[in-house]
Amino acid sequence: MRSRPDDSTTKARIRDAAIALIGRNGFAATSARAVATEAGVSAGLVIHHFGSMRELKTACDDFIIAEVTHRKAGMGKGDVSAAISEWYGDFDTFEPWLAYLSRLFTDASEAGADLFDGFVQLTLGLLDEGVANGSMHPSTDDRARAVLLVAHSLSLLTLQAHIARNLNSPRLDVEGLGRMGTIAVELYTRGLYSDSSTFDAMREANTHATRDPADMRQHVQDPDPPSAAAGIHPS
Amino acid sequence: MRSRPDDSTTKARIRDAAIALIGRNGFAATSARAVATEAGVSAGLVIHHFGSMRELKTACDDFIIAEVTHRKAGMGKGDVSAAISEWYGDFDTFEPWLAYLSRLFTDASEAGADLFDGFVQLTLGLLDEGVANGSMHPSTDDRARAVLLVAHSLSLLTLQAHIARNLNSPRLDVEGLGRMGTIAVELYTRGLYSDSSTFDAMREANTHATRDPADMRQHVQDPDPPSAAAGIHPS
DNA sequence: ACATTTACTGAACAACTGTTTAGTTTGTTA
DNA sequence: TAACAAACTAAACAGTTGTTCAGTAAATGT
Repeated sequence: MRSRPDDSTTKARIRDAAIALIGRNGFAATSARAVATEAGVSAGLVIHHFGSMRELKTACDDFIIAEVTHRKAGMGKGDVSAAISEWYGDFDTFEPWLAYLSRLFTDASEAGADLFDGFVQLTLGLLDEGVANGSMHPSTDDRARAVLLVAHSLSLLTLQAHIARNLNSPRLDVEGLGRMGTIAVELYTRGLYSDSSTFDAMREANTHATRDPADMRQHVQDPDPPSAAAGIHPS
Repeated sequence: MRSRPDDSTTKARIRDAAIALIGRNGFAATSARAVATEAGVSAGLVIHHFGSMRELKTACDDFIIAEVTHRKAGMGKGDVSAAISEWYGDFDTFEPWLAYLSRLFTDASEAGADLFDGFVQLTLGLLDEGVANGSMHPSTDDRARAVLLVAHSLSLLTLQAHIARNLNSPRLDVEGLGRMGTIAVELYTRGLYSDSSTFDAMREANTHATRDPADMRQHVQDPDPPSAAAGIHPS
């Protein structure tokens, strides 16, 4: 909603065209001429404004990172839900960036790595706080849990196309995100397994033989076969 | 471990080179000449054997899909844990394909879509079974839960680089996967939240206003701010 | 032994790539 | 109005792309 002063300049139009095309097809498949056509200018002007294609890419990265972290600035202390609902309210603004954001984590960039690590740090803090005030369960591996939660959250981004398709929606919109968020909170509240047999077996197997996971077979198989699948599943 | 008869043929060597390069750099950034050099042949031979670069890509897709679904064939009925431990045992075989597999879901391909949808169908069945025999909790949205679990699992693939880095490992190896799998089962067993206030608030907000999620602010904010963040978080 | 297919190479092709450059338009300042 | 800088275009550049093609080497069947 909030429009910045330079949103109407030609340079900004070129940057937005690049974000759209890179998000749709990836950086390697995005040519300077394609960006120029999308922005309604000549190919030379793209280089005139940004120097090179790589610099255009980093300009896009910087812009996206700045926009995303700006909306997340309020999260520093307590007011998380407000930041999230603001996020939801501004969904129309964010939507064209979702594909680009996904590629940020997927096409190995320094910007994506920094953002991911920042999320992990933030989550570590939230978990600490939650455990301290009793609203969250403690964990046997704090760091791994934080990494897992961030990866889980970002999977809505990197797998958005598949999720949307399985929700019978042409694209992952605010409704689909709400549906997935609700079911995630349900999962994080009630859990999936009704007893701890799977967890106990896996823990024993892992402490038993860290280097030879084949041992897991003897421990995991009996108690609850289908459960084990949903835990590790396809990867 | 099981080596197929044509693994040593030149055509197979070209295919493997393509899988490695596409996995590392993406399809758009992988040239016929690069594949040829990696395989130790001429560029012309690549096209001679596969017809075109697109056909080489689909040949790689088909090969990977066949290999992955082959190892998962035993999952049809009950013997899930055996399939998983076989998966772990053959990790050295799978490892060079992890990057390619990730791109399969990330770079919008029909093969990746089919695989994802297959996982969702499989998970739906496992969840049904688990709920029926009492080993898993029922859900308010069966389909969304299945989709979420598949997305969560595949996030270990699409975000493998970031996960490995945050686990202080150069790449996501069998040890890191085991660590993430353990913490996932822990999360799915004990849950994250120690009470249902976050879940209740989110449910009420969503049934209240499906089309206008801005309403969520009033409902979600008070009970447990940090909790809400971990549920939806960055996306 | 010969004939025929197959595997394979190296050079050539048109099309496309990022970038440069010369020149034109446009806006600003004096 | 004159002068200057910035925005912008069109053409040209060297290099890379996927693919074709003519020709050679090797394998295969007879």
